[in-house]
Amino acid sequence: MPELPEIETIVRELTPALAGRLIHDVEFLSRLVLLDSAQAAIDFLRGRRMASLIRRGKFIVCRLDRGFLTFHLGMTGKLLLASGKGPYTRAVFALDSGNLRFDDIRQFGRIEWGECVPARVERLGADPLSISASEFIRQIRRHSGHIKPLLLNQTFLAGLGNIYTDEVLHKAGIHPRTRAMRLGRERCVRLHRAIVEVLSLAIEHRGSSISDYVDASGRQGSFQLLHQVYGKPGQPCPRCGTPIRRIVIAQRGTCFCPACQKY
DNA sequence: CGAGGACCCTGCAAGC
DNA sequence: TGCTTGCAGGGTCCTC
Repeated sequence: MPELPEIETIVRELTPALAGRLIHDVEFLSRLVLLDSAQAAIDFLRGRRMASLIRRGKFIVCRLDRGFLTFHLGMTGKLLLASGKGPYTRAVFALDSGNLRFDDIRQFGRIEWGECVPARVERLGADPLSISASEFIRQIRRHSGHIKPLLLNQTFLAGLGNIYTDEVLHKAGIHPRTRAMRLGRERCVRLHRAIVEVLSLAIEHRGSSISDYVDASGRQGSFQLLHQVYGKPGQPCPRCGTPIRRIVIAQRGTCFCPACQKY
């Protein structure tokens, strides 16, 4: 499931390969990958040049010579610098040099295009690696709900998904069902630091390859080897040895240590 | 307006 | 062995 570190890895790798490339042609192999008609997308994209690539939360935004092309990988999406087609290829971009392929098994991924950046990208909250500790604390205290769903809320903070939220809360020693408002200043600071540390380390390891994540060259990340709680129910907590528990919060499987993560 | 639940999608694992 | 069921979870949308 690509989250911020995986998307960052992909963007860093795609940038030198795609900057300046001309889109000769586009083919869409699934209607689900687009929000509207394929023909309109093809007419818009054909002949445009890719200028630059940035990550916004879990979105990949490509600035064109005019307009924008935006990718969201959903759960199983992949952007590959590869030619040919696989059984789950949903779109192929033929460039003046090479191909860009969008593969997606479960089809939660989307490709958007237009003169402007999509509205749902504009609505995203702050980037977890850029927000200051003081601003983070100010924002946290405005919410009465549980901390885990808040961290997953992309209009609050853009980029954390289920894996990194569990890892971050474990590192900060915070129970996922703690009420955001009830976190004291010191624990908010610890949470902010845990977010920066976990995400930075994950980026260094080129992301986590859970299920089938690979980068734009088809290579796996290695951060899954450093996971402390995610996907490890029943195993001993690396910090205190207590068995990791799994509960469901906001429809998401949640792994945490019942001993060292406190309310 | 914020919080929480249903839903979309498909491969895979578990259970009968 | 072979079928059915449920789970995984990104995001959106709806209701309370």
